Amino acid sequence: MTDKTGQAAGPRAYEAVLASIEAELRAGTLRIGDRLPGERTLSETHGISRASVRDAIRILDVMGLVRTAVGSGPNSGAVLISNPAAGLSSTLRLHVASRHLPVDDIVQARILLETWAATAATERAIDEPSLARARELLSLMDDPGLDREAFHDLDAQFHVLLSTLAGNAVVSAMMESLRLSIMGYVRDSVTTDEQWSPVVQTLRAQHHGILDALSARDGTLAAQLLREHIEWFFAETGH
Amino acid sequence: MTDKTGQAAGPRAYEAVLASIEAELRAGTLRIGDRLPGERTLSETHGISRASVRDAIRILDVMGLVRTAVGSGPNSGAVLISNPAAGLSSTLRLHVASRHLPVDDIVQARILLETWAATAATERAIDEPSLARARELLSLMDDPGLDREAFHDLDAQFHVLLSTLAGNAVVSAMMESLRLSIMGYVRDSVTTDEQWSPVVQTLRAQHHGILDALSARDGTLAAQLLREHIEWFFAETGH
DNA sequence: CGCCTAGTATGGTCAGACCACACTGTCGAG
DNA sequence: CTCGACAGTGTGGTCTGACCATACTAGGCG
Repeated sequence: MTDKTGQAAGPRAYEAVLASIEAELRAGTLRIGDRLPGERTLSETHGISRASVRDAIRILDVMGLVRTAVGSGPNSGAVLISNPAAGLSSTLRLHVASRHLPVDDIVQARILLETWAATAATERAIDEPSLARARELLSLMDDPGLDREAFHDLDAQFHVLLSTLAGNAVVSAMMESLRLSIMGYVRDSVTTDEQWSPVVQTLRAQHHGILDALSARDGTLAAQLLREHIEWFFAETGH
Repeated sequence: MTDKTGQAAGPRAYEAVLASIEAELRAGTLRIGDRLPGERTLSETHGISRASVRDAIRILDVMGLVRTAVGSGPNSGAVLISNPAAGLSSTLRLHVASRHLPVDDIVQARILLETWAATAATERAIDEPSLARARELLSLMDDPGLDREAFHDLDAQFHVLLSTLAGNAVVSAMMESLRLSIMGYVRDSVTTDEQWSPVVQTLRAQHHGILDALSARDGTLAAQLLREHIEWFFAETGH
């Protein structure tokens, strides 16, 4: 009727599998950690080819909902996991590449989410173990002998940990996915250790300041430092 | 040689296509609106089977980056589009179904994004055509004869439009995806028109209040009304 | 000139095969 | 009896080749 452009989008075979799995997830008969039936089994129960089943599994894979492994035994096959950030970030990254999601908007959104998380975290009960873990991460990052790869990894853990303190899984996932989606751009812009070395010094100091503010339950200050931290970093490496 | 958990994750064949397309997107040799080469062509140029190429195209499809159509001619094949919200929302929806992203967190995140957008919008130049369009949408929603489906559609357009006023594509996309990801839950909780009718009355009034505040450039008031609007709606239908 | 039909290129689906891998149970050596 | 080697089995990953429905294209026919 309305589709002059042929936007019909007929029912795809793999959608049956996706819908079935989503329904089982909602019903609770399928839970994180469970193994999905084998591809050959699913193809038979749904009356579609194995290729179509594989489409569905593959989609769940990139969404960060399953992890697949070959072989036999309990760890093989498609296992339900929960990694929303991975799925969201890959989608975001491609859209950023298409120039329809500006990097500046990503950074701005990330600032929004992280500063909110910092403020919200101070309005909740302090999670001491998490704070201790954060301090431990900063200590590890203070090691001068750390290579860039390891620093990035610890830095990611630090920021994710802070977001987690706010207790909102969606905000954490989105914040992490925003971070991952533009990580490639950061890598490309800073290529030499000579450029990198002074940056690390500043990052360390900023991290400590943010954590101190959070420990003192000063959400406003933590948010402000966080904003300056992120803005400074992208001003430094961004262009 | 390999680790015991088997988390090896060997290089997948389809990733070559994905990487190639992402690179072309970044380089600018591939743009929104362009057609991708045919699957048979891609399978030959990358030296992989058509099945693996299809995996990559399928992934781009669910990400909201391409639209595929059968047939021949300019409108057929895989065409690059930009629909980040579609890709993000499908991922979010599945993760919500898995119980690892609470609906409450989704709502909270949406409030955060929308209230920020409202505030940010008043700090920018007013986009009169958009405001006019928003008023038009509200007028259409005032029609008592409107069915629920149409109301939902207009409501979605209204909220997306407001987010757009802030000028941040990422925030808009995320806000819309959050909205889409939990639309199914709203539908399930409100089944009869008897329940729905009074709700619509309140929604209309709230919408007008929000738009009035925005028109008056009162970002704080708009944000507050928006928060109450969303919170009220999910308190009403949520449980 | 205009309508209709055969042709062609496209994605959608299927069937069947082979591979590498990882666990599992068995069997044999000690 | 213990324990290591090994064949067996089930898993996803990939490929090949085929057929279908569709939608545009070009040519033939009236």
